[in-house]
Amino acid sequence: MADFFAFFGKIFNGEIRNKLVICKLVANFLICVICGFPFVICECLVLDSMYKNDDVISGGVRVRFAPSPTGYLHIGGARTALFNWLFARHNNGIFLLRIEDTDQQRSTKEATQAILESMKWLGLDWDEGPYFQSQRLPIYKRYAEQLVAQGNAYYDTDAEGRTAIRFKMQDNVIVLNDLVHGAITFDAAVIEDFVILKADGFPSYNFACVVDDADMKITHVIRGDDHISNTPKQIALYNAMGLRLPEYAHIPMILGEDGSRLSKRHGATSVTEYRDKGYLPQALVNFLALLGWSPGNDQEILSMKEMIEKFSLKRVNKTSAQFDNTKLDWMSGQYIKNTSIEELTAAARLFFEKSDIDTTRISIDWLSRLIELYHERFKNLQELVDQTRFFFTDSVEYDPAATDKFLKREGIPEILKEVYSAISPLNSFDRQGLEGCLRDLTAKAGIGFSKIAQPIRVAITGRSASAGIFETMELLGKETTLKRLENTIKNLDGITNVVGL
RNA sequence: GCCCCCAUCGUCUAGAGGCCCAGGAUGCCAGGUUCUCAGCCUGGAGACAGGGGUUCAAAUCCCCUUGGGGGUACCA
Repeated sequence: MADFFAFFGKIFNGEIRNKLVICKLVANFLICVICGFPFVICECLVLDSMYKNDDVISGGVRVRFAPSPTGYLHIGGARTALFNWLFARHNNGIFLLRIEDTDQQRSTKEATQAILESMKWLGLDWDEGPYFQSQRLPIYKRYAEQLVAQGNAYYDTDAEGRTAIRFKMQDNVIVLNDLVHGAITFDAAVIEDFVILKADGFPSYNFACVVDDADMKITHVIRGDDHISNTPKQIALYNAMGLRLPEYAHIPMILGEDGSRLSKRHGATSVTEYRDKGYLPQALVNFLALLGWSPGNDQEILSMKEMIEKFSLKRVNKTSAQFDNTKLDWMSGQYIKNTSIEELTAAARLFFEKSDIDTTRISIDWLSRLIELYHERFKNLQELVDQTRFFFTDSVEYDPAATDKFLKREGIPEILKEVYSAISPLNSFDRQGLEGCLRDLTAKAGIGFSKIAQPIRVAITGRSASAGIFETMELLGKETTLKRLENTIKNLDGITNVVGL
Protein backbone atom coordinates (compact mmCIF):
# COMPACT_ATOMS: atom_id res chain seq x y z
CA MET A 1 0.00 0.00 0.00
CA ALA A 2 2.69 2.46 1.07
CA ASP A 3 4.88 1.45 -1.86
CA PHE A 4 2.10 2.12 -4.20
CA PHE A 5 1.73 5.65 -2.99
CA ALA A 6 5.48 6.22 -2.99
CA PHE A 7 5.54 5.06 -6.57
CA PHE A 8 2.74 7.40 -7.38
CA GLY A 9 4.51 10.26 -5.70
CA LYS A 10 7.76 9.63 -7.57
CA ILE A 11 6.09 9.72 -10.90
CA PHE A 12 4.49 13.00 -10.24
CA ASN A 13 7.44 14.55 -8.48
CA GLY A 14 10.10 13.52 -10.95
CA GLU A 15 8.49 13.67 -14.30
CA ILE A 16 5.87 16.26 -14.24
CA ARG A 17 7.28 18.75 -11.76
CA ASN A 18 9.04 20.77 -14.42
CA LYS A 19 6.08 20.87 -16.68
CA LEU A 20 3.08 21.57 -14.59
CA VAL A 21 3.07 22.32 -10.94
CA ILE A 22 -0.68 22.15 -11.05
CA CYS A 23 -0.51 18.50 -11.98
CA LYS A 24 1.44 17.82 -8.84
CA LEU A 25 -1.09 19.61 -6.78
CA VAL A 26 -3.90 17.67 -8.37
CA ALA A 27 -2.00 14.44 -7.81
CA ASN A 28 -1.43 15.27 -4.20
CA PHE A 29 -5.02 16.10 -3.83
CA LEU A 30 -6.04 12.78 -5.31
CA ILE A 31 -3.64 10.85 -3.16
CA CYS A 32 -4.89 12.74 -0.22
CA VAL A 33 -8.46 11.85 -1.02
CA ILE A 34 -7.72 8.24 -1.89
CA CYS A 35 -5.46 7.29 0.98
CA GLY A 36 -5.99 10.00 3.54
CA PHE A 37 -9.60 9.59 4.38
CA PRO A 38 -9.57 5.88 5.12
CA PHE A 39 -6.68 6.55 7.49
CA VAL A 40 -8.47 9.39 9.12
CA ILE A 41 -11.52 7.28 9.66
CA CYS A 42 -9.50 4.37 11.02
CA GLU A 43 -7.56 6.57 13.36
CA CYS A 44 -10.66 8.23 14.60
CA LEU A 45 -12.09 4.87 15.53
CA VAL A 46 -8.89 3.77 17.24
CA LEU A 47 -8.46 6.99 19.14
CA ASP A 48 -12.07 7.05 20.14
CA SER A 49 -11.78 3.68 21.77
CA MET A 50 -8.52 4.73 23.42
CA TYR A 51 -10.11 7.76 24.95
CA LYS A 52 -12.94 5.97 26.58
CA ASN A 53 -11.39 3.88 29.30
CA ASP A 54 -8.28 5.73 30.36
CA ASP A 55 -9.79 8.15 32.79
CA VAL A 56 -10.68 5.96 35.68
CA ILE A 57 -7.79 4.57 37.69
CA SER A 58 -8.51 1.19 39.13
CA GLY A 59 -7.58 0.60 42.72
CA GLY A 60 -7.54 3.13 45.53
CA VAL A 61 -5.95 6.38 44.55
CA ARG A 62 -4.06 8.16 47.32
CA VAL A 63 -2.48 11.53 46.68
CA ARG A 64 -1.03 14.18 48.90
CA PHE A 65 -0.26 17.85 49.03
CA ALA A 66 2.95 18.42 50.92
CA PRO A 67 3.78 22.07 51.50
CA SER A 68 6.61 23.27 53.64
CA PRO A 69 5.39 25.77 56.22
CA THR A 70 7.82 28.55 55.47
CA GLY A 71 5.29 31.12 54.30
CA TYR A 72 1.78 31.64 53.04
CA LEU A 73 0.20 29.29 50.56
CA HIS A 74 1.66 30.30 47.25
CA ILE A 75 -0.38 30.50 44.05
CA GLY A 76 1.76 27.72 42.59
CA GLY A 77 1.30 25.58 45.67
CA ALA A 78 -2.43 26.17 45.58
CA ARG A 79 -2.58 24.97 41.99
CA THR A 80 -0.58 21.84 42.90
CA ALA A 81 -2.96 21.22 45.78
CA LEU A 82 -5.91 21.75 43.45
CA PHE A 83 -4.67 19.25 40.85
CA ASN A 84 -4.09 16.66 43.56
CA TRP A 85 -7.49 17.32 45.00
CA LEU A 86 -9.23 17.17 41.62
CA PHE A 87 -7.43 13.94 40.79
CA ALA A 88 -8.43 12.39 44.11
CA ARG A 89 -12.04 13.48 43.84
CA HIS A 90 -12.29 12.39 40.21
CA ASN A 91 -11.09 8.93 41.15
CA ASN A 92 -12.90 8.69 44.47
CA GLY A 93 -9.51 8.54 46.11
CA ILE A 94 -7.92 9.93 49.24
CA PHE A 95 -6.37 13.38 49.39
CA LEU A 96 -4.08 13.89 52.32
CA LEU A 97 -2.12 16.77 53.67
CA ARG A 98 1.44 16.51 54.88
CA ILE A 99 3.37 19.37 56.36
CA GLU A 100 7.04 19.14 55.45
CA ASP A 101 8.50 20.98 58.39
CA THR A 102 11.98 19.52 58.35
CA ASP A 103 13.70 22.86 58.13
CA GLN A 104 13.81 23.88 61.77
CA GLN A 105 14.95 27.40 60.95
CA ARG A 106 12.31 28.39 58.45
CA SER A 107 9.24 26.43 59.49
CA THR A 108 6.64 28.21 61.58
CA LYS A 109 3.34 27.33 63.18
CA GLU A 110 1.81 30.49 61.76
CA ALA A 111 2.67 29.41 58.24
CA THR A 112 1.07 26.02 58.81
CA GLN A 113 -2.03 27.74 60.09
CA ALA A 114 -2.10 30.12 57.12
CA ILE A 115 -1.77 27.25 54.66
CA LEU A 116 -4.59 25.29 56.27
CA GLU A 117 -6.80 28.36 56.22
CA SER A 118 -6.08 29.04 52.58
CA MET A 119 -6.88 25.46 51.71
CA LYS A 120 -10.20 25.71 53.48
CA TRP A 121 -10.98 29.03 51.85
CA LEU A 122 -10.35 27.51 48.43
CA GLY A 123 -12.62 24.63 49.30
CA LEU A 124 -9.89 21.98 49.11
CA ASP A 125 -10.81 19.64 51.91
CA TRP A 126 -8.50 16.81 52.86
CA ASP A 127 -9.31 13.31 54.00
CA GLU A 128 -6.25 12.59 56.12
CA GLY A 129 -3.73 14.58 58.03
CA PRO A 130 -2.24 17.00 58.34
CA TYR A 131 0.74 14.83 59.10
CA PHE A 132 3.84 16.58 60.34
CA GLN A 133 7.25 15.30 59.36
CA SER A 134 8.75 16.78 62.50
CA GLN A 135 6.69 14.24 64.45
CA ARG A 136 7.97 11.29 62.50
CA LEU A 137 11.67 11.57 63.21
CA PRO A 138 12.15 8.01 64.54
CA ILE A 139 10.75 6.57 61.32
CA TYR A 140 13.28 8.39 59.15
CA LYS A 141 16.08 7.46 61.52
CA ARG A 142 15.17 3.79 61.32
CA TYR A 143 15.10 3.79 57.53
CA ALA A 144 18.35 5.75 57.33
CA GLU A 145 20.14 3.36 59.65
CA GLN A 146 18.78 0.47 57.67
CA LEU A 147 20.31 1.98 54.55
CA VAL A 148 23.63 2.34 56.31
CA ALA A 149 23.45 -1.27 57.43
CA GLN A 150 22.75 -2.32 53.85
CA GLY A 151 25.71 -0.37 52.59
CA ASN A 152 23.61 2.09 50.64
CA ALA A 153 24.40 5.01 52.92
CA TYR A 154 27.23 6.16 55.14
CA TYR A 155 28.04 8.57 57.95
CA ASP A 156 29.75 11.70 56.73
CA THR A 157 31.31 14.46 58.75
CA ASP A 158 31.76 17.87 57.10
CA ALA A 159 34.33 20.61 57.68
CA GLU A 160 32.22 22.06 60.48
CA GLY A 161 32.28 18.77 62.36
CA ARG A 162 28.62 17.91 61.71
CA THR A 163 27.86 14.28 61.08
CA ALA A 164 25.08 13.35 58.70
CA ILE A 165 24.00 10.27 56.81
CA ARG A 166 24.61 10.40 53.11
CA PHE A 167 23.06 8.19 50.46
CA LYS A 168 25.43 6.49 48.07
CA MET A 169 24.34 6.90 44.45
CA GLN A 170 25.08 3.79 42.45
CA ASP A 171 22.50 3.17 39.78
CA ASN A 172 23.82 3.84 36.31
CA VAL A 173 20.77 5.02 34.49
CA ILE A 174 17.53 6.05 36.12
CA VAL A 175 14.37 6.33 34.10
CA LEU A 176 11.40 8.32 35.26
CA ASN A 177 8.15 7.44 33.53
CA ASP A 178 6.23 10.60 34.04
CA LEU A 179 2.52 10.76 33.43
CA VAL A 180 2.73 14.17 31.80
CA HIS A 181 6.26 14.20 30.40
CA GLY A 182 6.73 10.61 29.35
CA ALA A 183 10.07 8.87 29.90
CA ILE A 184 12.94 10.99 31.21
CA THR A 185 16.36 9.43 31.50
CA PHE A 186 18.99 10.52 34.00
CA ASP A 187 22.61 9.56 34.30
CA ALA A 188 23.13 8.68 37.96
CA ALA A 189 26.85 9.29 37.63
CA VAL A 190 26.34 13.05 37.59
CA ILE A 191 24.27 12.96 40.77
CA GLU A 192 26.33 13.31 43.89
CA ASP A 193 25.79 11.38 47.09
CA PHE A 194 23.26 13.38 49.03
CA VAL A 195 22.36 13.82 52.67
CA ILE A 196 19.32 11.88 53.84
CA LEU A 197 19.56 12.50 57.57
CA LYS A 198 20.89 15.84 58.71
CA ALA A 199 23.10 16.33 61.74
CA ASP A 200 20.13 17.66 63.71
CA GLY A 201 18.35 14.33 63.28
CA PHE A 202 15.88 15.69 60.75
CA PRO A 203 15.52 14.05 57.35
CA SER A 204 16.35 15.90 54.17
CA TYR A 205 13.53 16.64 51.72
CA ASN A 206 14.19 13.84 49.24
CA PHE A 207 14.46 11.23 51.95
CA ALA A 208 11.46 12.29 54.00
CA CYS A 209 9.44 12.51 50.85
CA VAL A 210 10.21 8.94 49.83
CA VAL A 211 9.77 7.46 53.28
CA ASP A 212 6.45 9.21 53.76
CA ASP A 213 5.05 8.61 50.30
CA ALA A 214 5.78 4.93 50.73
CA ASP A 215 4.56 4.82 54.31
CA MET A 216 1.38 6.72 53.46
CA LYS A 217 0.81 4.49 50.44
CA ILE A 218 0.75 7.34 47.99
CA THR A 219 -0.14 6.04 44.54
CA HIS A 220 0.39 9.22 42.51
CA VAL A 221 2.87 11.97 43.20
CA ILE A 222 1.55 15.13 41.55
CA ARG A 223 3.87 18.08 42.07
CA GLY A 224 5.55 20.98 40.31
CA ASP A 225 8.03 20.12 37.58
CA ASP A 226 10.75 21.90 39.51
CA HIS A 227 10.92 18.55 41.27
CA ILE A 228 11.84 16.59 38.16
CA SER A 229 15.51 16.88 39.03
CA ASN A 230 14.85 15.47 42.48
CA THR A 231 13.04 12.46 41.18
CA PRO A 232 16.03 10.33 40.15
CA LYS A 233 17.36 10.65 43.70
CA GLN A 234 14.04 9.56 45.05
CA ILE A 235 13.80 6.68 42.63
CA ALA A 236 17.26 5.55 43.72
CA LEU A 237 16.05 5.61 47.31
CA TYR A 238 12.96 3.57 46.48
CA ASN A 239 15.15 1.02 44.74
CA ALA A 240 17.62 0.82 47.60
CA MET A 241 14.84 0.39 50.14
CA GLY A 242 13.03 -2.13 48.00
CA LEU A 243 9.87 -0.04 47.93
CA ARG A 244 7.35 0.20 45.17
CA LEU A 245 7.49 3.33 43.05
CA PRO A 246 4.46 5.59 42.88
CA GLU A 247 3.28 7.09 39.60
CA TYR A 248 4.67 10.54 38.96
CA ALA A 249 2.99 13.50 37.32
CA HIS A 250 5.07 16.64 37.15
CA ILE A 251 2.87 19.58 36.39
CA PRO A 252 4.12 22.80 34.81
CA MET A 253 5.08 25.71 37.01
CA ILE A 254 3.27 28.99 37.24
CA LEU A 255 5.41 31.95 36.27
CA GLY A 256 5.00 35.65 36.97
CA GLU A 257 3.53 38.02 34.40
CA ASP A 258 6.97 38.65 32.91
CA GLY A 259 7.73 34.96 32.49
CA SER A 260 10.19 34.70 35.33
CA ARG A 261 9.72 32.72 38.49
CA LEU A 262 6.77 33.94 40.52
CA SER A 263 8.08 36.07 43.35
CA LYS A 264 7.17 38.95 45.61
CA ARG A 265 8.06 41.53 43.02
CA HIS A 266 5.21 40.28 40.87
CA GLY A 267 2.75 41.59 43.42
CA ALA A 268 0.26 39.20 44.91
CA THR A 269 1.62 35.65 45.04
CA SER A 270 -0.26 34.19 47.96
CA VAL A 271 -3.79 32.92 48.22
CA THR A 272 -4.46 35.16 51.20
CA GLU A 273 -3.67 38.25 49.16
CA TYR A 274 -6.38 37.35 46.67
CA ARG A 275 -8.78 36.62 49.48
CA ASP A 276 -8.00 40.00 51.01
CA LYS A 277 -8.63 41.75 47.71
CA GLY A 278 -12.07 40.27 47.72
CA TYR A 279 -11.90 37.65 45.01
CA LEU A 280 -14.36 34.81 45.26
CA PRO A 281 -12.58 31.54 46.01
CA GLN A 282 -14.42 29.69 43.23
CA ALA A 283 -13.13 32.22 40.71
CA LEU A 284 -9.53 31.78 41.82
CA VAL A 285 -9.90 28.00 41.77
CA ASN A 286 -11.41 28.05 38.29
CA PHE A 287 -8.65 30.32 37.05
CA LEU A 288 -5.93 28.19 38.61
CA ALA A 289 -7.43 25.01 37.19
CA LEU A 290 -7.06 26.40 33.69
CA LEU A 291 -3.37 27.08 34.18
CA GLY A 292 -1.81 23.93 32.77
CA TRP A 293 -5.04 22.04 32.27
CA SER A 294 -8.05 22.39 30.02
CA PRO A 295 -11.19 20.31 29.73
CA GLY A 296 -10.51 19.94 26.02
CA ASN A 297 -13.31 22.10 24.75
CA ASP A 298 -13.96 25.82 24.77
CA GLN A 299 -15.56 25.92 28.18
CA GLU A 300 -13.78 28.22 30.58
CA ILE A 301 -16.21 28.70 33.42
CA LEU A 302 -16.48 25.41 35.28
CA SER A 303 -18.01 24.58 38.60
CA MET A 304 -16.09 22.44 41.07
CA LYS A 305 -18.36 19.56 40.12
CA GLU A 306 -17.59 19.96 36.43
CA MET A 307 -13.88 20.24 37.12
CA ILE A 308 -13.94 17.04 39.13
CA GLU A 309 -15.84 15.25 36.39
CA LYS A 310 -13.56 16.40 33.64
CA PHE A 311 -10.17 16.43 35.32
CA SER A 312 -7.57 14.10 33.92
CA LEU A 313 -3.80 14.08 34.14
CA LYS A 314 -3.81 13.21 30.47
CA ARG A 315 -5.02 16.70 29.73
CA VAL A 316 -2.37 18.42 31.80
CA ASN A 317 0.14 20.15 29.57
CA LYS A 318 3.88 20.48 29.86
CA THR A 319 4.26 24.18 29.26
CA SER A 320 4.69 26.54 32.16
CA ALA A 321 2.01 29.21 32.41
CA GLN A 322 2.22 32.90 33.18
CA PHE A 323 -0.16 34.18 35.76
CA ASP A 324 -2.34 36.82 34.10
CA ASN A 325 -4.11 39.03 36.61
CA THR A 326 -6.17 40.65 33.88
CA LYS A 327 -7.77 37.41 32.90
CA LEU A 328 -8.33 36.52 36.52
CA ASP A 329 -10.20 39.81 36.86
CA TRP A 330 -12.41 38.93 33.94
CA MET A 331 -13.15 35.52 35.37
CA SER A 332 -13.79 36.98 38.76
CA GLY A 333 -16.25 39.40 37.17
CA GLN A 334 -18.01 36.47 35.55
CA TYR A 335 -18.37 34.74 38.89
CA ILE A 336 -19.62 37.87 40.56
CA LYS A 337 -22.21 38.40 37.86
CA ASN A 338 -23.38 34.84 38.30
CA THR A 339 -23.54 35.02 42.08
CA SER A 340 -26.84 35.92 43.68
CA ILE A 341 -27.38 39.29 45.33
CA GLU A 342 -27.97 37.52 48.63
CA GLU A 343 -24.67 35.68 48.56
CA LEU A 344 -22.75 38.73 47.43
CA THR A 345 -24.37 40.84 50.09
CA ALA A 346 -23.27 38.41 52.76
CA ALA A 347 -19.72 38.35 51.41
CA ALA A 348 -19.66 42.12 50.98
CA ARG A 349 -20.88 42.70 54.49
CA LEU A 350 -17.94 40.80 55.96
CA PHE A 351 -15.58 42.52 53.59
CA PHE A 352 -16.87 46.02 54.31
CA GLU A 353 -16.60 45.39 58.02
CA LYS A 354 -12.94 44.57 57.64
CA SER A 355 -12.28 47.59 55.44
CA ASP A 356 -11.67 51.15 56.53
CA ILE A 357 -15.26 52.05 55.76
CA ASP A 358 -17.64 53.05 58.52
CA THR A 359 -20.39 50.46 58.26
CA THR A 360 -22.24 51.18 61.49
CA ARG A 361 -25.22 52.74 59.74
CA ILE A 362 -25.53 50.17 56.96
CA SER A 363 -28.48 47.83 56.90
CA ILE A 364 -28.45 44.54 55.06
CA ASP A 365 -31.32 45.76 52.98
CA TRP A 366 -29.48 48.87 51.93
CA LEU A 367 -26.33 46.89 51.21
CA SER A 368 -28.17 44.49 48.96
CA ARG A 369 -29.54 47.46 47.02
CA LEU A 370 -25.99 48.69 46.63
CA ILE A 371 -24.85 45.27 45.40
CA GLU A 372 -27.72 45.15 42.96
CA LEU A 373 -26.70 48.51 41.56
CA TYR A 374 -23.04 47.51 41.21
CA HIS A 375 -23.52 43.85 40.40
CA GLU A 376 -21.89 44.01 36.97
CA ARG A 377 -19.41 46.75 37.72
CA PHE A 378 -16.79 45.21 39.98
CA LYS A 379 -14.23 42.43 39.67
CA ASN A 380 -13.54 41.98 43.35
CA LEU A 381 -14.88 43.33 46.61
CA GLN A 382 -11.99 45.71 47.10
CA GLU A 383 -12.98 47.35 43.83
CA LEU A 384 -16.52 47.63 45.10
CA VAL A 385 -15.30 49.35 48.24
CA ASP A 386 -13.22 51.78 46.23
CA GLN A 387 -16.05 52.56 43.83
CA THR A 388 -18.69 53.10 46.47
CA ARG A 389 -16.70 54.94 49.11
CA PHE A 390 -18.68 58.15 48.57
CA PHE A 391 -21.83 56.49 49.86
CA PHE A 392 -20.38 56.02 53.30
CA THR A 393 -18.60 59.24 54.10
CA ASP A 394 -19.74 62.73 54.87
CA SER A 395 -16.64 64.28 53.37
CA VAL A 396 -16.62 63.22 49.74
CA GLU A 397 -13.24 63.06 48.11
CA TYR A 398 -13.44 65.01 44.87
CA ASP A 399 -11.42 64.01 41.86
CA PRO A 400 -9.67 67.23 40.70
CA ALA A 401 -9.82 66.26 37.04
CA ALA A 402 -13.55 65.62 37.31
CA THR A 403 -14.30 68.89 39.09
CA ASP A 404 -12.20 70.84 36.61
CA LYS A 405 -13.96 69.30 33.69
CA PHE A 406 -17.56 69.27 34.87
CA LEU A 407 -17.98 71.71 37.75
CA LYS A 408 -15.64 74.66 37.41
CA ARG A 409 -17.44 75.93 34.36
CA GLU A 410 -19.57 78.91 33.66
CA GLY A 411 -23.23 78.33 34.33
CA ILE A 412 -22.77 75.18 36.37
CA PRO A 413 -23.78 76.68 39.74
CA GLU A 414 -26.98 77.94 38.13
CA ILE A 415 -27.72 74.54 36.64
CA LEU A 416 -27.14 72.82 39.95
CA LYS A 417 -29.38 75.34 41.68
CA GLU A 418 -32.12 74.53 39.20
CA VAL A 419 -31.61 70.85 39.84
CA TYR A 420 -31.71 71.45 43.56
CA SER A 421 -34.99 73.30 43.46
CA ALA A 422 -36.47 70.82 41.03
CA ILE A 423 -35.84 67.75 43.13
CA SER A 424 -36.21 69.15 46.63
CA PRO A 425 -40.02 69.14 46.55
CA LEU A 426 -40.12 65.49 45.52
CA ASN A 427 -41.94 63.35 48.04
CA SER A 428 -40.81 59.95 46.82
CA PHE A 429 -37.12 60.26 46.11
CA ASP A 430 -36.92 57.24 43.80
CA ARG A 431 -35.29 56.65 40.43
CA GLN A 432 -38.50 57.03 38.41
CA GLY A 433 -39.49 60.25 40.11
CA LEU A 434 -36.01 61.71 39.75
CA GLU A 435 -35.74 60.76 36.14
CA GLY A 436 -39.13 62.27 35.25
CA CYS A 437 -38.31 65.42 37.12
CA LEU A 438 -34.84 65.97 35.66
CA ARG A 439 -35.78 65.02 32.11
CA ASP A 440 -38.55 67.61 32.33
CA LEU A 441 -36.05 70.16 33.51
CA THR A 442 -33.69 69.65 30.57
CA ALA A 443 -36.54 69.44 28.10
CA LYS A 444 -37.93 72.77 29.27
CA ALA A 445 -34.49 74.35 29.22
CA GLY A 446 -33.93 72.93 25.76
CA ILE A 447 -30.63 71.28 26.65
CA GLY A 448 -29.39 67.70 26.37
CA PHE A 449 -29.64 65.59 29.45
CA SER A 450 -25.91 64.92 29.42
CA LYS A 451 -25.35 68.60 30.15
CA ILE A 452 -26.63 68.14 33.66
CA ALA A 453 -25.88 64.47 34.30
CA GLN A 454 -22.14 64.83 34.65
CA PRO A 455 -22.17 67.92 36.90
CA ILE A 456 -24.68 66.21 39.18
CA ARG A 457 -22.61 63.04 39.19
CA VAL A 458 -19.44 64.83 40.16
CA ALA A 459 -21.25 66.91 42.74
CA ILE A 460 -22.73 63.95 44.57
CA THR A 461 -20.10 61.24 44.00
CA GLY A 462 -16.91 63.22 43.53
CA ARG A 463 -16.05 61.33 40.38
CA SER A 464 -16.92 61.33 36.70
CA ALA A 465 -17.89 57.66 36.52
CA SER A 466 -20.50 55.92 38.59
CA ALA A 467 -23.61 53.80 38.38
CA GLY A 468 -26.76 55.37 36.92
CA ILE A 469 -27.33 58.86 38.22
CA PHE A 470 -30.95 58.38 39.31
CA GLU A 471 -30.23 55.11 41.04
CA THR A 472 -27.27 56.66 42.77
CA MET A 473 -29.33 59.60 44.01
CA GLU A 474 -32.04 57.27 45.19
CA LEU A 475 -29.64 55.09 47.11
CA LEU A 476 -27.82 58.07 48.52
CA GLY A 477 -31.10 59.45 49.81
CA LYS A 478 -32.75 62.81 49.54
CA GLU A 479 -31.02 64.42 52.47
CA THR A 480 -27.48 63.55 51.44
CA THR A 481 -28.06 64.29 47.78
CA LEU A 482 -29.40 67.74 48.52
CA LYS A 483 -26.66 68.45 51.02
CA ARG A 484 -23.96 67.56 48.50
CA LEU A 485 -25.55 69.66 45.79
CA GLU A 486 -25.79 72.56 48.21
CA ASN A 487 -22.18 72.23 49.31
CA THR A 488 -21.00 72.07 45.74
CA ILE A 489 -22.95 75.18 44.80
CA LYS A 490 -21.49 77.04 47.77
CA ASN A 491 -17.95 75.99 46.96
CA LEU A 492 -18.35 76.90 43.33
CA ASP A 493 -19.59 80.36 44.25
CA GLY A 494 -16.50 80.70 46.37
CA ILE A 495 -14.31 79.68 43.50
CA THR A 496 -16.08 82.08 41.16
CA ASN A 497 -15.44 84.95 43.53
CA VAL A 498 -11.79 84.15 44.00
CA VAL A 499 -11.11 83.71 40.34
CA GLY A 500 -13.15 86.82 39.67
CA LEU A 501 -15.21 85.55 36.80
C1' G B 1 30.02 24.87 33.96
C1' C B 2 27.17 20.20 34.13
C1' C B 3 22.21 17.77 34.16
C1' C B 4 16.94 18.07 33.18
C1' C B 5 12.31 20.22 31.34
C1' C B 6 9.67 23.36 27.92
C1' A B 7 8.44 26.12 23.10
C1' U B 8 0.90 27.74 19.00
C1' C B 9 -1.85 35.10 18.94
C1' G B 10 0.75 39.96 24.38
C1' U B 11 -1.57 36.14 27.97
C1' C B 12 -4.41 31.28 29.05
C1' U B 13 -5.26 27.54 25.66
C1' A B 14 -7.59 23.86 21.37
C1' G B 15 -4.59 20.84 18.27
C1' A B 16 -2.70 13.32 19.14
C1' G B 17 0.29 13.59 10.49
C1' G B 18 -4.57 15.19 6.18
C1' C B 19 -10.64 18.09 9.45
C1' C B 20 -5.68 24.12 10.14
C1' C B 21 -3.65 29.88 4.72
C1' A B 22 -4.61 27.17 12.80
C1' G B 23 -10.25 27.35 16.71
C1' G B 24 -11.87 29.57 21.60
C1' A B 25 -11.07 32.92 25.72
C1' U B 26 -8.74 37.19 27.61
C1' G B 27 -6.59 41.76 26.58
C1' C B 28 -6.32 45.51 22.61
C1' C B 29 -8.80 48.47 18.48
C1' A B 30 -13.50 50.06 16.00
C1' G B 31 -18.85 50.38 15.88
C1' G B 32 -23.65 49.80 18.54
C1' U B 33 -26.65 50.36 23.25
C1' U B 34 -26.33 54.81 26.93
C1' C B 35 -26.66 60.25 31.69
C1' U B 36 -20.67 58.78 32.61
C1' C B 37 -18.05 54.34 33.55
C1' A B 38 -18.70 49.36 33.56
C1' G B 39 -21.60 45.61 31.31
C1' C B 40 -23.72 43.65 27.00
C1' C B 41 -23.91 43.03 21.34
C1' U B 42 -21.28 43.19 16.45
C1' G B 43 -16.81 43.47 13.77
C1' G B 44 -11.23 43.78 13.39
C1' A B 45 -5.97 43.15 14.05
C1' G B 46 -3.09 39.25 16.39
C1' A B 47 0.61 32.92 16.80
C1' C B 48 2.75 27.46 15.01
C1' A B 49 10.75 30.64 17.69
C1' G B 50 14.62 29.58 13.50
C1' G B 51 16.98 25.89 10.41
C1' G B 52 17.43 21.03 8.63
C1' G B 53 15.26 16.25 7.88
C1' U B 54 11.13 11.97 7.63
C1' U B 55 6.42 11.78 4.66
C1' C B 56 2.36 12.05 -1.09
C1' A B 57 1.11 15.35 3.27
C1' A B 58 4.16 18.36 9.42
C1' A B 59 1.76 23.15 14.31
C1' U B 60 1.86 17.76 15.07
C1' C B 61 7.43 12.90 14.26
C1' C B 62 13.26 13.26 14.42
C1' C B 63 17.87 16.34 14.73
C1' C B 64 20.41 21.01 15.47
C1' U B 65 20.28 26.16 16.95
C1' U B 66 18.05 29.88 19.80
C1' G B 67 15.12 31.40 23.78
C1' G B 68 12.74 30.52 28.55
C1' G B 69 12.44 27.65 33.10
C1' G B 70 14.26 24.21 36.79
C1' G B 71 18.09 21.47 39.42
C1' U B 72 23.12 21.07 40.90
C1' A B 73 22.39 22.75 49.66
C1' C B 74 23.11 19.20 56.29
C1' C B 75 16.23 24.49 51.68
C1' A B 76 11.87 22.24 50.37
